[in-house]
Amino acid sequence: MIEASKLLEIANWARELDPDHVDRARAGIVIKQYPAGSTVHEFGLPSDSWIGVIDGLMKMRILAPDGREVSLAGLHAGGWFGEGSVLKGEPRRYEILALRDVTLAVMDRKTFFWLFENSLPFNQFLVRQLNQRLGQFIGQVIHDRILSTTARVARTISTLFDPALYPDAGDSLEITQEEIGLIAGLTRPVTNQALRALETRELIRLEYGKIVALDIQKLAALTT
DNA sequence: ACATTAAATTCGA
DNA sequence: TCGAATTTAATGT
Repeated sequence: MIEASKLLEIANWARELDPDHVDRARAGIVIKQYPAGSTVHEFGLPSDSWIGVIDGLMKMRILAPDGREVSLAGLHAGGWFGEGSVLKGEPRRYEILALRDVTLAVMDRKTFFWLFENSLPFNQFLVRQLNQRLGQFIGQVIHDRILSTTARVARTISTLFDPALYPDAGDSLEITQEEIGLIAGLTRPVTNQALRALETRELIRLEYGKIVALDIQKLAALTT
């Protein structure tokens, strides 16, 4: 159980809910913390919860049998994930790794389904979110197979700033170049070169431990 | 892998 | 509690 004010602060979707639904939601949420480097959810374990990131940075990834890894998405404060696995009642098909110490809001399955069955705004949020992620993943297949490292980094950044997934993110994010590299699946030097190329094109501005997005649309559309 | 720069922390007044 | 000195973290090549 968390405070209603806390829920409204960390969950954009909660602001659209009826007040009594907000009470339902907060009653089904607990706060959990994980240290940097730890696995928040292992591949194949049951998905009995829906998770919001309150603070920190994580990445969603899958591991190939030969040990190669494919990074699927970065997750930071304000983002919610896992709804697909919870809805389908199937084990998680990916692994969630904490890149920094993270604080999470964990909603139990029962509460999630109650909102799913009783709240229209909640459903609208879920549809938007699922649709947005689908679009991201389709874009990622194209980028990873065809496009330059600069375009891959541009896409990684644009997903982190995606207004549908991070409505309160604004245009700047505290993240190191090394962390962007981890999410993009590239080494830090390569990431650094790509970031400088994007800065030259005036799509982003680099600051110490921070990145400012100047044109999210162009970042997402970049193909060279 | 190394050199440089920014930030965070420690320490002494 | 202020600021200089030192250490740690991030960046650039």
